[in-house]
Amino acid sequence: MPDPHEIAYLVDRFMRRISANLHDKALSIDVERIGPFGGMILLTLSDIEPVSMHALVAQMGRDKSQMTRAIKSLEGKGMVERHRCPDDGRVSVLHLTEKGRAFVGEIKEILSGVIDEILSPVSASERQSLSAVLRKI
Amino acid sequence: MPDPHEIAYLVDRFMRRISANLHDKALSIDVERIGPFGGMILLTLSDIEPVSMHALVAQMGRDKSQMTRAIKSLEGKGMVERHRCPDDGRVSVLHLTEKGRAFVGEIKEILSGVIDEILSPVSASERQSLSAVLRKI
DNA sequence: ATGAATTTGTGGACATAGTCAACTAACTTT
DNA sequence: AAAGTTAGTTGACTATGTCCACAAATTCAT
Repeated sequence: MPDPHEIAYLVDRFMRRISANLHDKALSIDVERIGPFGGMILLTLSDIEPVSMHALVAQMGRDKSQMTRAIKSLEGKGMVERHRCPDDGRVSVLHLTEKGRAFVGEIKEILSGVIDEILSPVSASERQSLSAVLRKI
Repeated sequence: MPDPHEIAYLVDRFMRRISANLHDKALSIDVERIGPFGGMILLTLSDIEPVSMHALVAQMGRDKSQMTRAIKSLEGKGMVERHRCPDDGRVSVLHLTEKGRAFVGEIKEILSGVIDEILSPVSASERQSLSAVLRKI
């Protein structure tokens, strides 16, 4: 029976290792200016765009005001566009620009490398079960 | 073959769920004033104390300057004590106070509850394999 | 149909966390 | 004992996260 606190600890370290390695390897592209949070947003957008702020916030489990600012920044960098929804004047619909899409491609490649490296001591079937378990949660 | 970006994403959500639930349930004790990072430090200390700053930093994978400040704060709150090492005048040896130890007990209890809740859709054997995989990494 | 609630997004103010570089003091090496 | 190394501290800064109040658009209840 695994110590529950150990699981939190291990997950935390896993996450930190990903961002540290990502940080190192991503000096080439400008993950610097986008930042890890911005990168996560772009990755998420590439899955679920077009999407409203609200839905994106729900999906990512962050604060809405935080998202407002992050999107504003990404918009300023030409990664994301925002359009008013014709059906509902309150909602902004977000989607990636071409530049954003290209950038996501680069992120994904680097991220794959990093994760593969971290998961290298883990067999393919274990990876399967890892993501299966995480997906259940 | 799981999408590597999906794994990062799932791990991120898992971590965020832990801290969100922890935040809600821990208003009773003063996790507020300690903060999640402070809590992690205390948990880690309870495993490996007595320990030097340096070793703690290595263990937790954080920046040393960050640790200096965090420990200073925990010391001010009476959770941690610091002693000069007699063998080496540079190192401070850290250990929990009684208060710190009691607090760790409370954190652990709440954390167990939160993690058990999050892992409730996961069978015991899957939990085993989850932490086994994470431990390999 | 209209006043009351709700939903969507914004902005301010602040707290916490993480990064980077310079620096001191204490050791080690040779 | 001079040069290098290691442990820890400090300053300055950026990024993230949280809380609260708010404006505008929409829905709900009569």
